[in-house]
Amino acid sequence: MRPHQKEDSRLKNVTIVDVAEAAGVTAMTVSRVMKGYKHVSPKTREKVLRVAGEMNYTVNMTARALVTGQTGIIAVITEHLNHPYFANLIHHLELQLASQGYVMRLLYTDEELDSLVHSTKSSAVDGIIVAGLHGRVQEYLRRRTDESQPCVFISPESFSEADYIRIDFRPALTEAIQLMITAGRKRIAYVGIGTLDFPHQMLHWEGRPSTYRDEMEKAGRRVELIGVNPSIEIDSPARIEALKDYFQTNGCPDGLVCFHDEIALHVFRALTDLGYRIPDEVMLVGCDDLPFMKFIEPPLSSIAEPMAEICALAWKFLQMRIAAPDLPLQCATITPQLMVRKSLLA
Amino acid sequence: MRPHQKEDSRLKNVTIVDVAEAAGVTAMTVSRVMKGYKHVSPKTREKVLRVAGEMNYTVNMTARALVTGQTGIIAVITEHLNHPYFANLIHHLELQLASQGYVMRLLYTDEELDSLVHSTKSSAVDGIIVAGLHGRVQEYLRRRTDESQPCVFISPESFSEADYIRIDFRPALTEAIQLMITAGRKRIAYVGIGTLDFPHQMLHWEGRPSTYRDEMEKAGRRVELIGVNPSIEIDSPARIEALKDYFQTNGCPDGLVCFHDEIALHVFRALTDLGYRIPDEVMLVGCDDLPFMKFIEPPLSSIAEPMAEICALAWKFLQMRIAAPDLPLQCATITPQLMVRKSLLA
DNA sequence: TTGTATGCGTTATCAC
DNA sequence: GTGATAACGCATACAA
Repeated sequence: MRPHQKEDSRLKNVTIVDVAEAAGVTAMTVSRVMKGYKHVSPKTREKVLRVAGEMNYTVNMTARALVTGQTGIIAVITEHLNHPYFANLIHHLELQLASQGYVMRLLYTDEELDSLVHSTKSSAVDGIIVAGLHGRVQEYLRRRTDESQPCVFISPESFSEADYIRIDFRPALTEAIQLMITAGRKRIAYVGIGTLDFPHQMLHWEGRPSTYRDEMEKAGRRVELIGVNPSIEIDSPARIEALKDYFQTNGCPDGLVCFHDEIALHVFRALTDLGYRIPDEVMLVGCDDLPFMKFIEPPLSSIAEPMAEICALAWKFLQMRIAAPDLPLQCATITPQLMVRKSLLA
Repeated sequence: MRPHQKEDSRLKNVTIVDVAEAAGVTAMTVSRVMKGYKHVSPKTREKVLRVAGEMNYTVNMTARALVTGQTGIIAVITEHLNHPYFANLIHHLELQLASQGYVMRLLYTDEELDSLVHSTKSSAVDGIIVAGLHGRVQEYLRRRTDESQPCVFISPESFSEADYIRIDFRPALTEAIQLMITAGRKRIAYVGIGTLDFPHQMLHWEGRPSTYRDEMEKAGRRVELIGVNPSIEIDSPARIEALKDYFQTNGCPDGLVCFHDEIALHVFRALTDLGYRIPDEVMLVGCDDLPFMKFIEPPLSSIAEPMAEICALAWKFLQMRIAAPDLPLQCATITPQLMVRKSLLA
């Protein structure tokens, strides 16, 4: 009984040594051929390739990674993919990575931060793209144990400790609000994620809500915040009921700025149920420009991020960082574009 | 100058041996502690854990994988994630895998089949879930080199060479068509992916279109197939224009069955633009029950797959197969449910 | 309960 | 251009 033969289950995989023996060369030579190394005679290269093909040999990436320290894996930290925005982001990232022969390891942000750090440590991945830790980024950076691990952030925030792509919604949001003001709208409210009781908490968000507040103050208007519950389920009847309650109790604003398109969709449904006409009685704008927005009747306005560009840039930054760890900090600001549709037209 | 110290770039990672030395034990003991092995004295366990924590030690999964042959990685082969159906599928799979400590490696089906096979071979992953090779499954199975690698399919088709979850749309689709017939609709057409010139090619699809054809024949109705171009972009103005052309040229059917919800959305837009009233003049049903369907005015009917259930089952099958490679073939059929909304109500 | 020897499949390094 | 040797970091098998 030969030892180490694993006769119990399936056969051993064919290794580089097997190929070497069959081809009458050394493992090193096979290795060189598999990596496309130049200094091998055409004769041996051809033979090795032929034999490897016949034996159905595949390089064991695990073993290679152990010695080279490079895995060809990029970890992507994202929010739940049932949110179309993040699904689209991951989609474009995947296309970028695949074009360079990398594969993606998907990680959700609802794991413990320590667990996230752990999953990406110890040369298990060549780099990290963080696209969904808004609000917990500082905490995450603090817990990172391997500072040298390449890491790029995609975020509405900007910060000084890491490479990042910043998405700046301020110009587009300002433009939308100005459109409403120009159209003579008097009562412009913001619908964001928060609670109806303490809607002002949402202003702690560095990004969109504060832009709204600034614009309101600049125009001398009253700030009106409508908070809807955060919800893992995209489809939330409770949200719609809450919105209808709000509009029935407080009357309806004549301009509504929504944190993102799903909320805009819920608002649309609530308004439609109550018989309000868009845009005659209420103007409406969302954010992210999800595909369905333009199909609604009337077509709903939104703010479109150039996702392909964002992801290409993030991947470029990460590749640069991998190639040159000591590169100075890289950053870029992307400015999304307001898509004006009927819901914003006077 | 000490050899192997890599002074050029960052310091070496702390290994199991470093921890062992610092804790005054052997590497083996540290290994046992890290794996939660029972037969270690509480004293040493505690000390090792403390030291490991202080030294910020993390198990190198690559090295572990090399010797155990298990990576904790599951490959998932899917269509592009900008399609909400697949994004939702991946979402639920991710939740399942993460709950068991596995991570997901994302692979897109538009790579070469050989490339897919290659990426999952050689013990690089513990198992595979295939969720988007419809129509190329046979070819994929033929090219698999490592038959023993656990692999589960999620598919509208059923087959005998591998474990699978089959999604059977026939009952729900039949129900929708019967609703239209009962409502007195005379001209019921199917809108699928194909070409306007050769729409009958879509009947080659084993699933939904053939169900439609069967029901039409059973009812003695004429089969009317409307083909829209396949499109990587979800948002396709060309499709809408083509649909409007079709309806203007041929008149509009009074019942429309759509291959999936995006097509239903495009049809909705085309009908709305042309002034047709839903459901009075045209009844409409889609497939996949994407979240926006119920928000459209009027709310659009669809067919809802129980995605959480599907993914839980697929993951269960895969785990079973991993644990017992010689298990008999596993299969299950899931029956989605028709969501009747205003677009189907007489 | 703990330690010793050995191998997992590959590549880096230095010879030849 | 090719080969020999020694790691990479960890776990299995067995001994103590």
